[in-house]
Amino acid sequence: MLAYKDGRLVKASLGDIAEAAYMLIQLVPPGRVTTYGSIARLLGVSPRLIGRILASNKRPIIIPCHRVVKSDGSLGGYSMKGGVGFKERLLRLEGVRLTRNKRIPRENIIDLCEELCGGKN
DNA sequence: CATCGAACCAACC
DNA sequence: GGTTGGTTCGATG
Repeated sequence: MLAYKDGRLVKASLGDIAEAAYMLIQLVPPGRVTTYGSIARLLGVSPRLIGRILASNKRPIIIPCHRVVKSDGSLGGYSMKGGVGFKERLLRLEGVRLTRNKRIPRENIIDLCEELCGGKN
């Protein structure tokens, strides 16, 4: 269980953070992607940690980790067999348009905060 | 808009 | 205690 104090994450296990991150990733709609930093901010951890978690993700395929990219729109990385190439393919199948420099337009990138609070609520 | 470099946080060796 | 990693931000071409 995640323990927060004054909006600050004080105590948590890697697995717990991972599950929270997975949940957030799962609620990202197709055709849209989110960033490591967005998840990191919501969970109160460092973006690097999110990358580390997704890299060691316990539940591949079940978790659309391919919908998570870097804040500048680049794909970042992918731990699965296909690597970033596979990731790029999946994104394109979902309708995400990449620039010639393998970058995703800002319009396709959403913050999880927007998804959680912006749409409705 | 694309590319380079320096900073950050945590895990790993 | 030092290095690396699925990052980020700011500055320059």
